[in-house]
Amino acid sequence: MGFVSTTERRSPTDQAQQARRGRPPKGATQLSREAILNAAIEVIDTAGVASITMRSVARQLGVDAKSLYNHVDGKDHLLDVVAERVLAGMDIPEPTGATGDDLRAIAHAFRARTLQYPQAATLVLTRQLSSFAGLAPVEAVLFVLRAADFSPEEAVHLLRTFVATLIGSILREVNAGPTFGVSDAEGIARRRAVLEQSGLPTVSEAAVYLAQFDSEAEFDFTINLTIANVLARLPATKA
Amino acid sequence: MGFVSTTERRSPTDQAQQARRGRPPKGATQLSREAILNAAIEVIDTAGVASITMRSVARQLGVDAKSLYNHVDGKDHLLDVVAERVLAGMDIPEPTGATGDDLRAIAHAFRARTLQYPQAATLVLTRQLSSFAGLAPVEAVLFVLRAADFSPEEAVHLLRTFVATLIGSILREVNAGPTFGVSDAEGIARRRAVLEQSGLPTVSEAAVYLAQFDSEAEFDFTINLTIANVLARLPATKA
DNA sequence: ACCTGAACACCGTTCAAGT
DNA sequence: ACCTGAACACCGTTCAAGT
Repeated sequence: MGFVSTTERRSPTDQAQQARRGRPPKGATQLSREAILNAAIEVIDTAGVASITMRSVARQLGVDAKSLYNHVDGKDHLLDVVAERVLAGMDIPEPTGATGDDLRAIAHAFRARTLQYPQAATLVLTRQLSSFAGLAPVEAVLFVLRAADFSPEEAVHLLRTFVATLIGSILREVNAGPTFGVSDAEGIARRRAVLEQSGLPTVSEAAVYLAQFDSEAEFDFTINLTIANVLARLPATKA
Repeated sequence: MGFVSTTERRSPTDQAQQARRGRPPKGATQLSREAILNAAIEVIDTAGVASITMRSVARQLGVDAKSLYNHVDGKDHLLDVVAERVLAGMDIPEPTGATGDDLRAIAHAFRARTLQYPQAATLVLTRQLSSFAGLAPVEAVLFVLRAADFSPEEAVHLLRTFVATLIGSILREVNAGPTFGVSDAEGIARRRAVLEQSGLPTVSEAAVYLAQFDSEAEFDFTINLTIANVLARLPATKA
């Protein structure tokens, strides 16, 4: 059905594309983990995470799928590395000492980075990445909380709440795209009608608000609420 | 490599398993959407969501994979229906009028249901299910918030925060399993050592708390914090 | 050191042919 | 009405053979 013929999906450089065996002639684009990662992100970004396969990534590079195994440990590992790479690209804001502002800044930096490749967001938010890349934001949040005089133990609890809220919010934001149809008036109206006729009294009463979704505003609302919570628990020393 | 031979994975009833063509003889287990759903959930629960394929579900039923297409619209649709089914099985607690308690009860009911099939949890929490099943918990939360005199608009915002927190929490809980190694002392110690040597000052300071994860307690903490937030915003009429 | 051919055991899905 | 055979275009991955 709707698939792309193999022959017309060749590498960007358009050279050394003849099927060959053994080491490439000379200046052919050398395969590397770096190149593979970029190709994978490219595929995800243009065709969605579902269409990432060893073969599609290889095609992007004008190379055979099996060659990738010389540089990554398999598909699962590749996806892990992609997630790490995206997360590692996040730039952590400098703390200013104002607890609320600092947490807000981290939240927005995190969101900005994960939404930079919306198609990859689910990957980044869902995979359990135990590497260093995943720890940098954790360190940032903990630092701010410790600076606010929370005990390490409470800081960890608050961190977990903070992260859960962050992930839940962004995940929905990413998934809501398809369902909420961006924000065109017609889509909202249609959705509103469905909700109104759901037969659920409170849902239909609130249909007009449920039908629309301003992701930016919604994110701010949730994050601010969570931060207000944190501030309310500030130890006496700082409050 | 590690796969199960086709011939020894036969249906529970163990009858009418010979390859045949056309309508089954007489009392053979009739295929139905119901049966397919149960088989799918069974596969997910025993082998994980990754191993659900049209063929594995069919094998569970002692039937050809293509036969499933007479009852479901394809794999994606099947997964949607599974998610809906799981969510639909949630029993919504009766509201008592105490806002905080009622929200807490809904949160726990939601968690209990999604964790009933831990392997399916990601599916339920991640898929965008626009059906009726997804709306029942929404109605429940909105009802409680409206009963507390929040405006429909604010109720929707609070609902979204609530759900994001819920989903983020449970998702992590489900994913943390593999990483945190349940809670055996040795796994915790190893993880703690890694965190301590991370080179990130605040992370290593809090390593002992980061290394362990009591999911029940953590969930309660987060949910209580979120609910405290809601209560703090109660309109004057109720506060 | 790094690439590919051949090969294997899978996938989802369509469609016509069977009962 | 509902099932399967044949078929198609895919998958991930191993391993030996090539340069």
